[in-house]
Amino acid sequence: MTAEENQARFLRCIGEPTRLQILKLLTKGERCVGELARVLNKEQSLISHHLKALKECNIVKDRQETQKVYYEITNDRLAKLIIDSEVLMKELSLCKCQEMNYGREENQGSGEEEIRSDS
Amino acid sequence: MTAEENQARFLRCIGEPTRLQILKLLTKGERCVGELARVLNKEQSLISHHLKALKECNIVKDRQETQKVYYEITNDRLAKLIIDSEVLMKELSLCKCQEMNYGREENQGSGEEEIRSDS
DNA sequence: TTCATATATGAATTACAATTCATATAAACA
DNA sequence: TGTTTATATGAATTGTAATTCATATATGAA
Repeated sequence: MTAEENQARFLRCIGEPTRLQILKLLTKGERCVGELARVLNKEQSLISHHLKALKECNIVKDRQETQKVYYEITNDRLAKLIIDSEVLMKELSLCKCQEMNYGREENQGSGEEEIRSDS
Repeated sequence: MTAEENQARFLRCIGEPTRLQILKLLTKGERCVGELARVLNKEQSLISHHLKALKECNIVKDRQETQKVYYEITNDRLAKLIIDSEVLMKELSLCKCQEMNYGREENQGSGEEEIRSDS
């Protein structure tokens, strides 16, 4: 396994839309699986699969409390990297952003439903 | 196209081993296609495909000189992000790096052949 | 102990990306 | 003009990752 393969694996692990959504929620604090599934309006099994991928890369860690399992980002510098890459991407108009309607997002927005009943 | 989809596209564009190798070479300065292919010991068409992907994301730009086409990274902050993510990954032991033999790389190393005859 | 809730997981499917191969284009040069 | 060199590109193949579905496991509660 070369250094580039490792780094690529890491970047691809972060570079998936659903995982990015999860990570952005986790930057605000820990969340349990069901909560993530509801907020993002995705199947629970899908969220679990993605969390497993993130955990295997040591990007998140988990903590069990009764039946629920809470996940959080392992390190604040990781959260910062995610934010930094977003800022950079927007400022430099990377990735065909020209062709996309930034600014007037029609509220298909991030697809989040903002429920926070689990706690 | 949501913000996360865009950001994911950008991160995945960077997060491919061959493209990372290309980008790391380009952090040292511009290079033409054939040079990249020889140094990385990969097919020219493969390098062209990857450069096209990077260009479509505005990560690199090109400049033609006679027959040759030289590529470089569009912005230094991008180069910095690539380096930062590598450092972070190594320091936090992300992505199963535990299981990998860091430190004694057996010189399969980066697979680079260090030829620089094109110029 | 039976039931409900929360999460994880393996298999199957589907979607997408990397690679190769053949070939097209275009510039430089004999 | 014909040839060589440099690059790009489309189609086909292969490999890999995302998603769904069914189900297993485990905790807590009735």
